[in-house]
Amino acid sequence: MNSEIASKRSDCLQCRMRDQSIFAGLNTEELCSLGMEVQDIEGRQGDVLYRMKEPARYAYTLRNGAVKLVSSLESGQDVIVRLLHHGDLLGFEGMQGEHHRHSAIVLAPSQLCRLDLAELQRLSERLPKVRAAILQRWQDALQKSEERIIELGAKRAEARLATFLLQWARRYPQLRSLPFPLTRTDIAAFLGLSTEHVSRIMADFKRKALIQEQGSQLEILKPKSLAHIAGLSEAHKPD
Amino acid sequence: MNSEIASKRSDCLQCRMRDQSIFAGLNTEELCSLGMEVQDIEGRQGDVLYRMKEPARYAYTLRNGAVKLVSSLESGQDVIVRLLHHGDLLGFEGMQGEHHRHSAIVLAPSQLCRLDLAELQRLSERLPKVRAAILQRWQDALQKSEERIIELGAKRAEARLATFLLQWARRYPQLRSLPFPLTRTDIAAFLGLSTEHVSRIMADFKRKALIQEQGSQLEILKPKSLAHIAGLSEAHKPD
DNA sequence: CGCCAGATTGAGGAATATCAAACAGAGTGG
DNA sequence: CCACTCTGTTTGATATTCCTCAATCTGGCG
Repeated sequence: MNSEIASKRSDCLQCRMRDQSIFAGLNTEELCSLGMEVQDIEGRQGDVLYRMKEPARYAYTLRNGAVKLVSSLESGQDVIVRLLHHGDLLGFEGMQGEHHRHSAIVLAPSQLCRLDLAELQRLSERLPKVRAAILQRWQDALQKSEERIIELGAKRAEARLATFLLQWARRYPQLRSLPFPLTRTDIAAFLGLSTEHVSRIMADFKRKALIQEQGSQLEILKPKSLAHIAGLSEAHKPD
Repeated sequence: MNSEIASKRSDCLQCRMRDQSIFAGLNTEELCSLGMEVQDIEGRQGDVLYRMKEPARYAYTLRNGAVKLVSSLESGQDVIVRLLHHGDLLGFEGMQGEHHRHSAIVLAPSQLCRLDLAELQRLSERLPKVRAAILQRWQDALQKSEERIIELGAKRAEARLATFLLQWARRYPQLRSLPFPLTRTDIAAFLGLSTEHVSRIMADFKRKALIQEQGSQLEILKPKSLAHIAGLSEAHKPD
C-alpha cells in the first residue's frame, strides 16, 4: 500500500511546469531564495499520498498523471470528491492547519512535487504572488465544486456521464486519444451512481459510436452529441 | 423584484457582528482607517441582491436573516448552491474580478453589509488579518461544498433531508424553535429532489414525531433519530 | 366569500440500485 | 503453453427509489 514512494530533491529551476505552478511569475532569483525543500515524487498506480483525517504535513503539485481525492463514509461507501490532472494542487487544506479531508490516491503513473506546508505557509506570507496563486486555485476549486453540486443535483445519469467525459477530455486538449485510468467503479464513485449503471451507459455510448475505448485510452468520437446529452436533456423537458 | 432596497451608511464600530466579521481582530483605530463605504442593507423576502452572470460590484456580509444562492440552468431548473445564515459572506467570487456565479435571493427579512469589491480588494492587500479572514471563509465554503457533493453523491433522499435539517438547526444553537423560511420547492432545489418527494418525507418525519412545524418555525423533536437516519442509513447496510 | 400559492396525497411510470451470473483480460505458476 | 486466479466489465432480472402528473387540500388575504 503505502510502500516507500520514490522521491528526491527537486530542481524547480528546470521544471517544465514552472510557469503553471504557484511559483509562476517569480524570477530565477526569487525562486532560488525560496529556501524550500521541494521533493520530487514518483507515484505509481494505487499509491496513497496521504490519508483522510491524517494531520496534514505536505501539499503537492501534480506535474503529470492523475490522482483521485476520496472521502470514505462510515457506511463503507467511497466518494470521489475531486479528480486531479497535471497542474492541479492537492493537500492544501492543511494550510489552515487542518487535517486532510480526503485520501489522495494515484490513478496513473504520476510525477508530483511535495511541499512542506509550514514552509509554504511562511512563503506565502512573504510573497504576494505565491499567495495570490494559491488563492486563485482555491477559488477554482470552489467553482468546480459548485458546478459538481449542480450536476449531481440537477442532471441524470446519462447527462452527468456525458458532462464528465467532456470535462475529462478538456484536460487533454491536443490529444485525440485520452489517457483514461478510471475503472467503472471510480466513475460511479465520482458521479454518485452504481458501477453497473455506469457500465450500461458507457456501453450505450459505445454502441451509438459516441466514444471508443481501447485499453485505458478513451476517444471521444462525437463531442457534439455528447454535449447535447450533457446539456438540456430533453428527456427532462419534452417540449 | 429588484425594487429599491433600503440602505444607509453603516457604522461598523457599533456592529454587533464585528468580531465574527472579516474585520474581526482589527482595533478601533484600524477599523476607522479603513476608509471604506459600508452600506447597511435591509433585505425583504424575495429581494434579489445580485443576479447570476452580472459583473460583480459588491460583496455582502449577512448580519441577520437568510439568503439563498441560486444557479439557474438553461433547462429552467433552479439549483440552490448554498444557503446563508448570519455571519456568512456572499458575492466574494467577484474578488478575482469575475462575474457572479449565482443569484442571491433573500429568504427571510435580513440585514446585510454591502462592501465595494474594489475597495475590499485594496484593503485585503494592506491588512493581513482581513486577507486571512477572507481566505478562511473561502476554505470553509469549499469544505461545505465538498460535504454537499458527498451528500448528493452517496445518500438517499431521507438521509439527505435529515442531514439538512440537522445542519440548519446547528446554525441556531440556542433556539428550540427555528426560523425556517424555506418552501418545499426550496428544499428540493437544495437537495436535488422533487418538491413532492420532499413533502412526503417531511410529512413522514412529522408522523414519526421527529420534527414539528408551525408557520415558518421548525422544531427538531428527536435529533438522535434524525442523526441516525442521516448517518449510516441501515437501509443501505441491512447487516 | 373567492382566490391563490404552497402543501399534501395518490397512482403510475421512469430512473436507478441491487443481486446474481457470466464474461474478458492480465498476470502467475506449473 | 496451459490452467488458474484475480480483478474489472458486462448483462439480465428484479426491486427500490424517485419523479411526474393530476387532484385535492390548506391557510392567508384581498
